[in-house]
Amino acid sequence: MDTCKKVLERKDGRDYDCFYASVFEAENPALKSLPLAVQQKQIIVTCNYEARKRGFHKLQLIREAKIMCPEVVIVLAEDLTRFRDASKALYNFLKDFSWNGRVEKLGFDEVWMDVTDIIDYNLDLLNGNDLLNSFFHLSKDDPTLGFGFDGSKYIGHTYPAVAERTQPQDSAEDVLCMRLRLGSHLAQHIRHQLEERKGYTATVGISTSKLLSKLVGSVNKPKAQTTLVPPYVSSEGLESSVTTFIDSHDVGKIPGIGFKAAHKIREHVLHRDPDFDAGLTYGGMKEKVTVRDVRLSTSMSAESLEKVLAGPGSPHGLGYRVWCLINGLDDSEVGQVRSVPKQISIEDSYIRLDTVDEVLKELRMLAKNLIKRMRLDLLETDDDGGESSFMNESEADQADGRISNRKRWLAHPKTLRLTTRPRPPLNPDGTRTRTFSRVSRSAPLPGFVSNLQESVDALAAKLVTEALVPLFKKLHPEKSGWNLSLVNVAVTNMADTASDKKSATGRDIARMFSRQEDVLKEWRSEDRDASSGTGGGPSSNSVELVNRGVFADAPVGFEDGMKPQHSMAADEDWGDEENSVEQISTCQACGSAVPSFAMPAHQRYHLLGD
DNA sequence: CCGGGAGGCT
DNA sequence: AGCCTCC
Repeated sequence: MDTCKKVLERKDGRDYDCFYASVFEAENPALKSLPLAVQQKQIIVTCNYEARKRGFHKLQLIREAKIMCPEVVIVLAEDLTRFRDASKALYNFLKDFSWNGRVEKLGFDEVWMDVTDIIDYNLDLLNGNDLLNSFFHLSKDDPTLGFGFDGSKYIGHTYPAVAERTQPQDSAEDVLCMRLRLGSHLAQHIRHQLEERKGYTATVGISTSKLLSKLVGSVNKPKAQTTLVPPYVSSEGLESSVTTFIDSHDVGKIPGIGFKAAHKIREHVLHRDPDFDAGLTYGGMKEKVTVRDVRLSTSMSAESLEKVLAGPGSPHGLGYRVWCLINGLDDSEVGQVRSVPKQISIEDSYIRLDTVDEVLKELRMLAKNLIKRMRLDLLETDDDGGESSFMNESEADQADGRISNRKRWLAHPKTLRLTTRPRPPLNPDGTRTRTFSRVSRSAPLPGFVSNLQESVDALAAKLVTEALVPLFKKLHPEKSGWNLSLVNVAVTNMADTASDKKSATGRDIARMFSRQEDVLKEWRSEDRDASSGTGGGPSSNSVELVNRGVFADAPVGFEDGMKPQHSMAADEDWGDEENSVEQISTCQACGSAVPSFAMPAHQRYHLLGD
């Protein structure tokens, strides 16, 4: 769970951390002291710190690596099963710390947690006269659950490393400081638990949004945490640390600004600004353009960015989004826990794949692994009212034939997709233009794949002949003349079965509500006055989402480990929480914003199912 | 723009 | 169906 970042970044390289290496080390601790590199095909996808000391970096060619350091241990990691399993276990571990279910994964090794509610609760209970002997409550129900901490200071690193101002400017900033301090202690606790219970170290960032928490997390890298400390707004004589921090990044390093967008922005900034243009050496090193450069470039606005980034298929409002990002603004919410993935895909890449026979063989292999994955990730075992659980790998493997009839599908994918990446033909001059463009065809997924009586092999064979081969013929009508560098088979368009809501299982929902008695009490008392009772959702006299954008809680991220979140709203938020604004709650189960008076009805809707 | 994913948008 | 983004 450790993120690592090498010192010398490839110009286009995004972070990839040593999660894969950590999984191998967890399985075999002897590897920890050795330089360990993880291989997929011809490249090192990641490596541990021992290897980094010797100059290794991620996405490095194997050849290069072996010459550099012949004694490096190289492990193959093209089958991602073990990493997926480890990722799931760690995610489930973190999830249990959450009260509101806002725990979002990005890739296998990054998680955001919105812990606004936990911070709020603890902020209330804090004794301002004895901060040094504070107690952090991890449960509303059991007041003994938690840990002691020194609430007078941050734990772990901060950005800036030394707070320039010890005295907060106003009461809002004072509260934000306290919330972030609480966040830092929660992060520390969870990191320690993670290491103690699961044997994984984590790197964490704590702030008020996904954007800032993720970025600040990478300031101190392995096995560490960093909190972005206030002021979050600038005032005379003092720039906000948000601005200072985000300004220092290369545009392309901002999450949400990818390869393409960064390129367009760079071109725009360098082109239009004569001062910059002067120093541009073409063919040399790529010009570094920082967020500050972009933010302060002439006539910078959301509208101008929208034009710069416009293109066929580009998302609407991208200019505004990017403008927000470079100003450190991100109001996106931490996603709700999801029990079922949106898609499952299996792929492999090839140096050469140009005959029908080889394709058939590969399709069978991919189809087989895909069906195994479906049984792993889409099947729930029902052990009579106990915890619901997913199958482990061996269970899914022995699914050949006699699976107990307690296994239920959580979802049925409706669509099957076959994707290939054709290798472009040689240019007249003998060179090959690199391309990464893929082509795909989809079809309804035949129902028989969810048959649990038949063996994976038999189902895979049938899937190939009845569905994948027709799709392949649509993609590549000729029997030869193509050469594929990649084949991907996916199931998508998950339709949940009656028993499941995608956000969580029915039992999980019941459990979540039962834990939230205080909150329910609040709703009930309001319910007496409101006319809701039985019927409607948020419809009738609805308070609508006024202010939502303004005071919506923004995440305090824990990069990698998790990200706690709380309100970063300028002023009106924590002042007097009771009366100042309309009460709109976020449903614990599905994440919808629901007026408080309608929450009991909404909750019933979940408990009763459809 | 390497590798095996996954998700969101148009 | 394709593109972009993230790891």
